[in-house]
Amino acid sequence: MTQHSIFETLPQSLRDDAWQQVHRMTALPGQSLFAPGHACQGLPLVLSGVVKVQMTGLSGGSIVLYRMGEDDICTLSIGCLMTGRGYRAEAVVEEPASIALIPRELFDRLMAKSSAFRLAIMASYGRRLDDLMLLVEEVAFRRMDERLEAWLQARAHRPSIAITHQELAVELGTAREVVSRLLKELERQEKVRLSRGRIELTERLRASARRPGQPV
Amino acid sequence: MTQHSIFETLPQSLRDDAWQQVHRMTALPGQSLFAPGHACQGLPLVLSGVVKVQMTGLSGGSIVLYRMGEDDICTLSIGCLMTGRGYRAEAVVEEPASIALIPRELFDRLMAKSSAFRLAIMASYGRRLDDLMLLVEEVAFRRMDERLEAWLQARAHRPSIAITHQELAVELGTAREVVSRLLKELERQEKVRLSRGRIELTERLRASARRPGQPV
DNA sequence: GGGCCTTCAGTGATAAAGTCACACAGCAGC
DNA sequence: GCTGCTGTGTGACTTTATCACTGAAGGCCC
Repeated sequence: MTQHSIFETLPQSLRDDAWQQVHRMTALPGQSLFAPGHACQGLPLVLSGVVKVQMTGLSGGSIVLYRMGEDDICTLSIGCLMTGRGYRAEAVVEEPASIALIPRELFDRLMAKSSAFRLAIMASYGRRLDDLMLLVEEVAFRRMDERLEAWLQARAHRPSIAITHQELAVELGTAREVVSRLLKELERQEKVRLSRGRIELTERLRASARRPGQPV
Repeated sequence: MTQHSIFETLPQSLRDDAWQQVHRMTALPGQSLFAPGHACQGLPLVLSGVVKVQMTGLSGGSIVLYRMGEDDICTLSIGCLMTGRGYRAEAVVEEPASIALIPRELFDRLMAKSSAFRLAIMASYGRRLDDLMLLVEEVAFRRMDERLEAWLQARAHRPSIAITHQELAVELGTAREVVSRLLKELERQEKVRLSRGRIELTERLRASARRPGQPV
């Protein structure tokens, strides 16, 4: 098993030390890393795979906030660890992930001793902030049909996607019925084909991604 | 002039050193600390006052993302400084502010040498993340009339607020007409009194804050 | 004061999106 | 086959966004 890039930036002594103290684990799709209310154990650092973070509002609606990938540290956990408050959001593994749990003392030590580690942490924070800002803008100002189509196009390299309308509604932060209607419209435009729990993406969808702003 | 709390946590030697290298400035309401596209000079640390951060989307709409107060470091600037990319958002002073501009080298040094400083930075990041997550939830799921009323109630300790409907629309990330209509409705309910550029808050508005969910 | 101009606010019409209620389809288990 | 659960489709209605205007308030100049 190879050591990971963020650890590779550490000087030898620190690296071996760190590598001994982290608790490594693997997680499969669907597994939850933490859920609202949980207390934080250690700082999860994603070594590989994809983990999505979503929250459920007071109102009952849920929305996916961002995804963590390679070299992302769970910035939410840092907050939880420091304030002692529980999580607001939930983290669910999406693609089989390998994760290092960093104990608090080790995190402190790495922050103090390695500027590269600090940089990586700040970079991860920066990405989260960017993600959330873009999300706010998208939710506040962009039309749902555009957002849905963009979401599908971002996954258009695959022939089809296994997802229910309800799950897709959580991705976009809207209601299931809205997704159903918009998908139906996309099907009329022959951009997708629908079946239970699955969406097939057609060439026409991929085409309209390449020339945005073009009428269909 | 008193030194500020975040600096007071530093050991004497670091503190004097740091205090010499920061560039201190004061800014008045309306003044812009940075705007989209600007390159970042140093890291603004708010010593006192209030600075609001808002962004304008591709779509043309604007929305207030969060506010910085005492001891908040501009987390956006950290990102800009590291990536070299320009700002996405704009920072506007709201209440007369005193600000320390921390040069990059000093920031690095403080992060390396003071765990208290690190903690303060992480705390600031944590607040931003929390703010943005709550905002996403609010924008995605809460009704505009509730949000408007909540915004007004958060300022209900004052007898009136000097703000135009357009500015209030940016606060909430909606259109001016929507704000006008909702305010008119609140006026019918005698929760506010409207005049050009000013909103008077009545006792009834304050009252409905104390017993939420109560019919009016 | 009276006119002129700029900025703010109000409003109707229409389209998009969210909400509620319910029918029905696909599939697994028996 | 029947039963039950989950996922999907749809109508009716409310709320919000968008577009296109009109009119009102206040500052400024003469």
